[in-house]
Amino acid sequence: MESRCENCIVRQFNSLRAMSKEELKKVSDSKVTKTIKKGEPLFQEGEKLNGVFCVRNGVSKLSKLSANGKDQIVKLASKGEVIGQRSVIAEESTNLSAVAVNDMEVCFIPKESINHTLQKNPNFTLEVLRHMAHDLKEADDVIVNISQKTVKQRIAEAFLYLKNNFGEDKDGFLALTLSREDISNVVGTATESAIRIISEFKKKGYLHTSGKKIAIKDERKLKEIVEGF
Amino acid sequence: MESRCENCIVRQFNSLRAMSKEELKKVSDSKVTKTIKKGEPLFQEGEKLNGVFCVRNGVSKLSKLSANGKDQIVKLASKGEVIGQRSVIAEESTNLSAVAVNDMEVCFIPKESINHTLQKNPNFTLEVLRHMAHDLKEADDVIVNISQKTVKQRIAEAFLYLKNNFGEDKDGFLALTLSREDISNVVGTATESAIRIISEFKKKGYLHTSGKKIAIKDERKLKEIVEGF
DNA sequence: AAATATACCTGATAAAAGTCATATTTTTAG
DNA sequence: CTAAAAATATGACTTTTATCAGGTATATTT
Repeated sequence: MESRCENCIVRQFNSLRAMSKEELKKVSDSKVTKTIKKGEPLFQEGEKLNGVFCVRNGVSKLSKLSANGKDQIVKLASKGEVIGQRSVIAEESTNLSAVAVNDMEVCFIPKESINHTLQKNPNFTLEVLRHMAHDLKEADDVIVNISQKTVKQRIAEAFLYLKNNFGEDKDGFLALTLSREDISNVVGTATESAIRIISEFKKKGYLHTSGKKIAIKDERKLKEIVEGF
Repeated sequence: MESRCENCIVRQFNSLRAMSKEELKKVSDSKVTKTIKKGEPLFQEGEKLNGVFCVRNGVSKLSKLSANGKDQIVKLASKGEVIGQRSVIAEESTNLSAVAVNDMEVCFIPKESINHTLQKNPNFTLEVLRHMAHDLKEADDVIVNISQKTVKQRIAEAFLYLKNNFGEDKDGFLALTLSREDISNVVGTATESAIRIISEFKKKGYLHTSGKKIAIKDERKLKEIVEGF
C-alpha cells in the first residue's frame, strides 16, 4: 500500500520515468493509492481534475456521452498509463469520463506535484508530449476506422485489439472481458448490432464464448474481415 | 518574402511565441518560405518529415487514406497553425497527408531548429503540449460525432464549423470554399450522400449556393438539426 | 468558342445498421 | 438456493446510407 513510486514497475511504461529523483520523491510523498471497484467512476465528464491517475492494476474505459445518450469509448487505459493528463495540462475540465472496467488500483497524483516538473524539466514535458502525440495518432486512426469501415469490420478489429493489448488467459479467453454494451460503445454501434455480429462470428466458428468470456478461435479470418474479405 | 519570424503576426497564435529571442532568431534564419498552390501537397502520408510547416496564409487539409480508397479529412489547418509537429515530436513518419485547399504561403522550419528548444525550453515544450492537448480533445469530439450523429447532422455541423472558423466574405458566402468531395471527406460519408443533403438544405432554404460557393441562410435551423431537431 | 474534363446532381436500388418487441440466459442479491 | 435483475439473443421491421448509372452544369484547355 505504502509502496514508493521509485520502486513501482509501472513507472517504466509512462512519462514518470523522465523525472529526477527529487521530483519523483515529491510525487511519491503526495500520491494517494486508491482502490476502485468494477463499474465505479474515477471521474465524470465535465469535472475539474486536481491531479492525474496512474494505473497500477485493472483497466479503465474513457468515454464521452453523446447527445442521444450513448457513451462512446475513446480509449481503454491499463497498467502504466496515466489518465487525466490532457485535462490537467490544458487546465480545462475533462472531456471524458473514466470508469473502471474491472477492479482497479490507481495512484492519484495531485497536479501541484506535476505542474512544477512540467515547467522546469523539459525531459519530462517532452516525454509527456510524446505520449500525447501517440494518443493523437491513435485517435486519428479511430476516426478513419469508424468512418470508413463497416460495423462488422470494426468488431472484428476490436477483438484483435483486445487480444493484442490485454492478452488471453490460460484457457484462451480474452483477458479483458467487456460486456456487449461496452464492445458496442468501443465500436460505435447499437448494442443489438454488436450482439448480432458476435453471434454470427460464433456460428461461423471465428469466436467461442463461455458466459461473458470470449475466445478468438480463428484469428486469420478476423484479420481478413478487417481488411474487407 | 524575407520577413523575420520575430515580426510575424502569425506567431501570436502558435507555440513559437514561447521561444526566447535567440531561439526565435535561429528558427528565423533556418526557415524557408514556400508557396503552395491549391491542390498541391505539403507532404504525403508515410513520409518522414524533416521539419514542420507554419501556415502564414491559406488552408491545408490533413487527411488519411482508408483501405477502400477514400480520404478522411481529420483537420483543416489555417493561419498560425503548425503542421507536422506530431510526427517530428514522435520521430515517426506522418500518419496524415497535407494538401493545400487554396493557395498557401507556409514557412518550413527544419526540425533541428526546434528539437533543441524542445529539449531545453520547458515553456516552449509545454506550449506545444497544450496545443496537442487541444487537438486531442477535438479528435475525441470528432470520434463521438461521427459515431453517434447522422450524416445530416454532421453536414449541418460542418457548415457551422466552416462559418465559425473561417468566416464569411462580404456577400455572406463561407470564406472557405470546399468541394462537395472535401465536405464528404470531412464528414465521413459518400460524396453523393453529401450532395443529396446539401440539395435538400438548399430546397428547404437553409443554404444558398452560387457555383461552388455556399452561404448559410438559416443558421438557427442548422443548429436545430445538429441537436437532432 | 468548341472540346474536354471535372464537378455537381438525381433516381433507382441494394446494403447496412438502427429500432422495437420479446425471449432466453446469466449474473447478482437476498 | 431462489427470486429478481441484468445481460444476451433473435426476429421483424424501418431508416439510413452506399452504390451504380446516367444525367447536367461548370470550369479549363486548346
